[in-house]
Amino acid sequence: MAGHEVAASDADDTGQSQTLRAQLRLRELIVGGALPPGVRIPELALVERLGVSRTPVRAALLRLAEEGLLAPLAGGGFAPREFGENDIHDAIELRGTLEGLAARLAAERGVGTLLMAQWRDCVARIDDLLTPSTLSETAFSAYANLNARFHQLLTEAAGSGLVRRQIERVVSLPFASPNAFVMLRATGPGSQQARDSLVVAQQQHRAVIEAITQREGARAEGLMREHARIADTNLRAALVSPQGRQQLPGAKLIRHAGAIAA
Amino acid sequence: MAGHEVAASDADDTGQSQTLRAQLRLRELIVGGALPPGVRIPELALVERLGVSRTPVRAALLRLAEEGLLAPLAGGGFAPREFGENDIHDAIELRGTLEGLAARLAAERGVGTLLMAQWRDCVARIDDLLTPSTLSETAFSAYANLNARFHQLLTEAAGSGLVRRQIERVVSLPFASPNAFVMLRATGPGSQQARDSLVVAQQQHRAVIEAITQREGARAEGLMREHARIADTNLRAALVSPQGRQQLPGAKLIRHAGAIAA
DNA sequence: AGAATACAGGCTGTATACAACTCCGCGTGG
DNA sequence: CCACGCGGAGTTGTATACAGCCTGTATTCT
Repeated sequence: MAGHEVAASDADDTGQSQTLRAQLRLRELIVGGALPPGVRIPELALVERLGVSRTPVRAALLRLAEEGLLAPLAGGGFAPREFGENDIHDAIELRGTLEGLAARLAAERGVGTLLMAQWRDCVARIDDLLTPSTLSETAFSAYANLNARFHQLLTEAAGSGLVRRQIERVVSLPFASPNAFVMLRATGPGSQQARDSLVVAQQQHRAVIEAITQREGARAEGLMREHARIADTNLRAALVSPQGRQQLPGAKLIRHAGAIAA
Repeated sequence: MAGHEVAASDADDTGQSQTLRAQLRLRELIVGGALPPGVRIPELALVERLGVSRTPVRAALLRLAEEGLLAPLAGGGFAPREFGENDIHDAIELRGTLEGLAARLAAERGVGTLLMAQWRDCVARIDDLLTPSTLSETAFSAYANLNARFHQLLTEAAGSGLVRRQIERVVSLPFASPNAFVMLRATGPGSQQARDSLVVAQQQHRAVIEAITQREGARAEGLMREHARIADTNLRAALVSPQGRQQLPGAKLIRHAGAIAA
């Protein structure tokens, strides 16, 4: 270790490796919009920004490039990838398709009883959460956690490492996460509609588990596909207003085509 | 495979970057079985085997790990991933699902006339190829090329960079390629059956294009899914015989569960 | 004799020095 | 006035040196 500890701004050094820290911080910088899309990121800039040397920086760049957040440039190096609204829709459709596959495989091949119990417990907790007629913001946050757990259990239920890795890869995109748009309408006047959408989603959760239990593969697949399209609905609802646009996860990476007059 | 070329320092130097060369050669070593699955690959071993320094070796390892051929180890480092027969089936199902999505998107969104013309031309060439009642081995090889082109055009027809990258990722696995098992039965007694399977595949090619032309998304999707299952059939045909097993692409990475007695 | 501990070897993670390449600006010549 | 060539700065690609960790082994104490 180089003797001098660079006094980093935040002391979240939890003993992780430099590469992992660089990777996480770099991802934050990218989705936060600190690095504008399309322009090359010089490694040295990250060296002084992240306080690590070029080697971990390079590893982080390589990883995020494989992840799809960075695009390789012609003369070498990388730049944050720019996405369009169509990419968001594609990502949601992709996730729905893959989660549909996972649900079908789980139904066709069966799921272990322990995993199934955890799954039902997860859904039961969401039920409890949705009992009150109005939801606090912390309730929405708790829903997001449980929802993430539901989807993670689904990937495990598929019983296929390949499928799991593939899904994880899609979900790593900021706007393809299962609860990417859950928090958008959590507060404000539309919160009742937001609760309703959670109720619908939860109904689909229950139906998927039922379908898998009864080994109805096609039904489970179709349900998960439709389930993903809730995100699409939420997305469209957010896109109508300019401030909704800016609240999207990774908003700075999304090229909005509104200003192009005919 | 051509034995082990130990001293390949600068024989195939085509001016590519050291990293890319290391990546390609390392992939060859892995799928060829020169590096046994499950055991750590010391970087220094690759340094002397590939003739480059640790940095490109490390980059190549990282890339192939993201690609799924290598598994990260607990204490650091990587080892060739070991696959089971279930993984092969999963990979095929995964490819079928993703190509089905691509076909559906192409049907729903429409495909440009130029791309469509190239596509029809590709299928027409396969038609010509399959005209004779018996096929030479070079004919099978030519089919493999055109088949690869067909599938590549499909990913382009989807019109989604995300879907394209996702498919490319799955296909990068040695046994998930669209024509991974085409050459297996090219020669020998089963060649007539092999030709028949190509005829069936070609019929599906035509039907997919027809469905996409008529904007029948669900039909196109179902067809591509079924199309991928041809690979599954060929796989099962190869798995019945031990020498068929060993001819599988990446055979050395596949753990065969035959020897485990009850 | 067995178990715990100290030690050694090798490995990866990290940092940095060196080289080659690319892009941009400027000048010169046609 | 435009095209072509040239130089320099900056950047990535590559190589290597150093530090820490984990593992396996041998030794010593109980």
